[in-house]
Amino acid sequence: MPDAFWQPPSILLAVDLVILTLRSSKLHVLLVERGIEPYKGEHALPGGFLNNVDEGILAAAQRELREEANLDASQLHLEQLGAYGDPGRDPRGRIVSVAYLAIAPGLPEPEAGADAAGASWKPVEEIDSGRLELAFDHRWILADGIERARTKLERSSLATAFCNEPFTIAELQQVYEAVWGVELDPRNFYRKVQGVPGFIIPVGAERRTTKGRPARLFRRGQQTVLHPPLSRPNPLTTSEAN
Amino acid sequence: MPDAFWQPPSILLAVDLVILTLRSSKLHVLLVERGIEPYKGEHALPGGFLNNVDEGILAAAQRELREEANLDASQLHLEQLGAYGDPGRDPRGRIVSVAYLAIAPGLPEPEAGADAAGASWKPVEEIDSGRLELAFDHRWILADGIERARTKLERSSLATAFCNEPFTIAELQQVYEAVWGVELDPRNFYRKVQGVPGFIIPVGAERRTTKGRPARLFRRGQQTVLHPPLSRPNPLTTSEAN
DNA sequence: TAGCTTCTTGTCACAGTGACATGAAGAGAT
DNA sequence: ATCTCTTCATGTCACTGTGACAAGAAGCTA
Repeated sequence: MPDAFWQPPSILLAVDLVILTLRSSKLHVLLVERGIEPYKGEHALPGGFLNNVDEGILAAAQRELREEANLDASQLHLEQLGAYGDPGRDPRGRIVSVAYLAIAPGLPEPEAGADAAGASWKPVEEIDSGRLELAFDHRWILADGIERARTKLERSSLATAFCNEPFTIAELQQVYEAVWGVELDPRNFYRKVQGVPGFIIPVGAERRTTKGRPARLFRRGQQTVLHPPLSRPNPLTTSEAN
Repeated sequence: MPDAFWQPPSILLAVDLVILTLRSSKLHVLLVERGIEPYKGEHALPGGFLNNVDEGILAAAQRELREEANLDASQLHLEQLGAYGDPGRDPRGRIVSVAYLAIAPGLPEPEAGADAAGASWKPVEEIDSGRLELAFDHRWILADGIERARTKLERSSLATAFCNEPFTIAELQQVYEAVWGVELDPRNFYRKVQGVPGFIIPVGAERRTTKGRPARLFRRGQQTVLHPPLSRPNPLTTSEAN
């Protein structure tokens, strides 16, 4: 019960980034090795505190993206996942973190930024199989980020953000397969993707060298909402929600 | 660039609640009249600061739900919308607010809680038509909450949370119509709702008095994920996303 | 009993989908 | 050249889910 003498507690605000990309047909997340306590030496999501009291939260996320991952935030999809603020999530005290999701196209090895002791792409499979542990509650933040990406792939054109332009339909299919963790029929995928108006648009009849028949090249269309949606294959009968 | 002497800024953390319900077939939101500056006398979402540094964010939301709306949080759907922390959103200083969405079945007039000068249900239409202004950035928080509710209605059984049990299919339809802001064909709605296994289950052949033929009564099923989903009628061709 | 209201059950055409066959266009081997 | 292998591209078919209706069923009121 607040009274005249009561003052709200002040806390520290941080941002954490879930940066996903595709490397050799597998979903990877950018992790840094912590250079300071707590959790020194362990893997964690890139992130950090607000620089000063006037810095916006999104601005802080964009700054960390640049500092820790050498990525240009202006080009990337950046979306808030939510606030993570359980008491005790950080041994240093009450720290609330706002997490953001970013999607990056395939990139060369990350260069460690200023702060990060070492940055590297890790397959997400290693984390949620439990083989690789993350600092703080980052495992759950990552899980939420992946889940968000999964559902967004259905109704938004987010998948193209994983691809460098121009891309082939097969490459786009690999994005869906990697993120969803399923196999898709190339023929049905081809039909559906082409059927969504404004999703991908063919760039003049170009082609690229592989083994078999050359593939047509596409670039992102202007449409960001997919209709009809690309529905994820039935993950059996879940009864989970919320 | 943080150095050895740099200290992260500390901020104040608040929670805000978007509590939606249905009253006379229209979507309403619970608002309080602010008793103190800033924005004294204006309407705002219920909410407040963390009580102490050890209080969880969700716990704070549940406490405010009880204090300001006299609602029992344990019965309600409560879901985080996200963090709102633009510098300047609160003239008192840097305050970051974590917003939650709650859905309540039709209720009698709200009783003003301890803190709130006055609490009342307002039609959401009055806010997003601009006729009623809200304090802080609460207009946008509300808009996000409504949008979240809209999309969740498609794939989750959230709609039943608006209904007192037992309910009729027509009542459930009114929920969808009010939240989506559309009219639905009762016959198709009937077929679809019944076709989702575990969504609603008939409570013994009871009935209720209205004008025409008595309606069968139902209660919530155990299934929280709707398959197939109840898809929202085409809102024309939007090209918005994110 | 007729008329009105609301709930319930059908019907029909069509879009979207999964499963699968088949054709087209290149590279490499013989 | 021709064959084979690979990958890309197009087509077919049955089935589900959907929107747009018609028509029947069960109560109330006059």
